[in-house]
Amino acid sequence: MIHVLDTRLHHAVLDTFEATFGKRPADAQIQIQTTRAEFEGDRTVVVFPLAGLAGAPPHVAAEKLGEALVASQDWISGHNVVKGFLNLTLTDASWSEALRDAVGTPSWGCAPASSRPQVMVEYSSPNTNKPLHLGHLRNNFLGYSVSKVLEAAGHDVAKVQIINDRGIHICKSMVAWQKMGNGETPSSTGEKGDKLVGRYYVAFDKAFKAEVAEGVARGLDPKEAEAASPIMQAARTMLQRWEEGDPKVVGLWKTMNGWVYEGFNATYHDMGVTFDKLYYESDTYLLGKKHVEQGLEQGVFFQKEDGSIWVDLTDDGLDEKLLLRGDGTAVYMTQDIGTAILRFEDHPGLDRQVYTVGNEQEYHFKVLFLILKKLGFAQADRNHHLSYGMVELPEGKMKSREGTVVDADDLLLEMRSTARAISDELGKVDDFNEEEKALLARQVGHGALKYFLLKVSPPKSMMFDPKSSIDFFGNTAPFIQFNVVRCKSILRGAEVDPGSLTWSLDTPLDAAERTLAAGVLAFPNVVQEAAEAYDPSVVANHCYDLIKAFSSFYQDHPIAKEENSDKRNMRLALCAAVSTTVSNGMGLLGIDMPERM
RNA sequence: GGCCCCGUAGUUCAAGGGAUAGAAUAGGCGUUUCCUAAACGCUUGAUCCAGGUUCGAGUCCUGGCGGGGCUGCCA
Repeated sequence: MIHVLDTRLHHAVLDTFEATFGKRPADAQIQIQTTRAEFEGDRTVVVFPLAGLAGAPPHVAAEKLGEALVASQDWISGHNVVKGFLNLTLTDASWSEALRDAVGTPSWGCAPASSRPQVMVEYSSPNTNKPLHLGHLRNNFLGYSVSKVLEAAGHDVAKVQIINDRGIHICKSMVAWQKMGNGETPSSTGEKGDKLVGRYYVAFDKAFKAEVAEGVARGLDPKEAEAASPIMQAARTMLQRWEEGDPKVVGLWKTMNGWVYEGFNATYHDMGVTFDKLYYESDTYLLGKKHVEQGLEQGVFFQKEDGSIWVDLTDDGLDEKLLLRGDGTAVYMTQDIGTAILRFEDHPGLDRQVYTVGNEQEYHFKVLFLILKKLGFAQADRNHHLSYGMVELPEGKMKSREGTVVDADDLLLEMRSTARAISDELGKVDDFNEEEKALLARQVGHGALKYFLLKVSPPKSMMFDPKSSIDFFGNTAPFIQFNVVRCKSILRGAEVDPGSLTWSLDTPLDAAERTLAAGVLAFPNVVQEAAEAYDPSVVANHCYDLIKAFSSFYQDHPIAKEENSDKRNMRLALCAAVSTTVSNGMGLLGIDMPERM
């Protein structure tokens, strides 16, 4: 854990080392860390890497360096050496000063807006045939949170989504609806549009499988049977008609897409995620086609006898990849090429793009980025695939056929209902009106879910156990929210304005107080680190550690009983700083903090 | 087969190449009883295996083993 005082310490070590040993270490050789609780001191300099340069054994060099630091820096009050570790104690005043600065900064941890280049973050981008499920929740929360983290790190962020509104998959549900729909609409059935269309996609799949099975029974091999399936042929024909602009097909397409996105938007609203701009695949696939055709002319790609266009990536250790079908229609990759290029054209100042997409598509993005490079696209290496692992259930992977898919709407509802039930049972907010109670249930229930999905580092696949994830104790958002509420309540009770608290800078801070201060002071670095790694879990775990430290601190440091006003004010400032830091951190995860609960 | 990701307490997750691998939860023992979405103290318990690099490896390298993913004219 690095914090703001470390920058100062870093330079002091560099200069003092040079003055003492006559050589200047490289920045990377200076390692500073939090002193372990069992040793005396606040910050520890790891001297092993410096021993060679000092020409002395680590413990000797550490001792000399420690003496020199204490002598030359009035804010370092003491030192001790254990093996090659130099433990330093900082003065009370240095802690108090840093704490005072933190308390006076409501946006603590957030860098000035737009102090760094613009970044585009894509997330969500679901398949329109399937209602959103648990996996999409991880995607949306992750993408949204990474956007917030990048913003806090000073970047100008554009949150975008690609709407997959064309392609064979759309035609499948359209065909099924035409054949079996009897004119059903979301308003006639009362069903959410995405759920209705999803149902017809399933119906298509069922009919298709039945036709294939029938074909196989007639003696065809499976591939032939698939190609011969009438319903699949109908879907292909429809895709061609769509690309030709057939008004009837386009009309149906607009209607059904409208249903889906009405449904999705309701879920996005419920999740609390937003987008700054939407890109439509139907707008970008033609641009993609153009670039593929240009690539073919330039000899970057090649064409097979059936007219299909491919890229050969065998020299890069990958395969041949299809870019355009034999019948001239576009595939997923075609539109992704167009979309990537369009986005950089749209945003002249754009430094890079981040794609939040599951790790099952790592190959796809590797190929995409390589193709962009081969096309000579200037920003080809300014793309990042933010890959994340699957969410698994105790029974294994979610499988729609086995009915083990956890629906996003259902889960969100269940989370708020559970939070509401607990809240009602406790009766602590009986004075809330219905609207306030519903808001609290949402903040707590949805917060629990967001935190659960974001506290795990993205590359890892994670286990979602519906029973234990509803748990509101331990490393959970409700625990954090609750303790921040306590902080706020303490400050309310003390009737002070945190920003105007003053105390003598020499007021001593004990070990527990220094730990809390260090957690607060480290927060800006934590945000930077999270931004560089595209990893909100860094923020989540830091917030938990800090609030937990506060929780046990308050257990035996009840502020109200403190008589000395310097000490009391310092502790109130600490309380305010913790509250602000953790609230800001949770905000970066898209989690709201209630005032009371 | 090839390529990618992951292997840490019973379980779910931590640990910028640094000291005795941390939490939570479950279990065990004890205290307390609504101050706060009950509390506190103590306790049991883990780096998949084998080499290598390093003053120092859960972390980096090589090889195994195990789990997952990708390798579609699906997205």
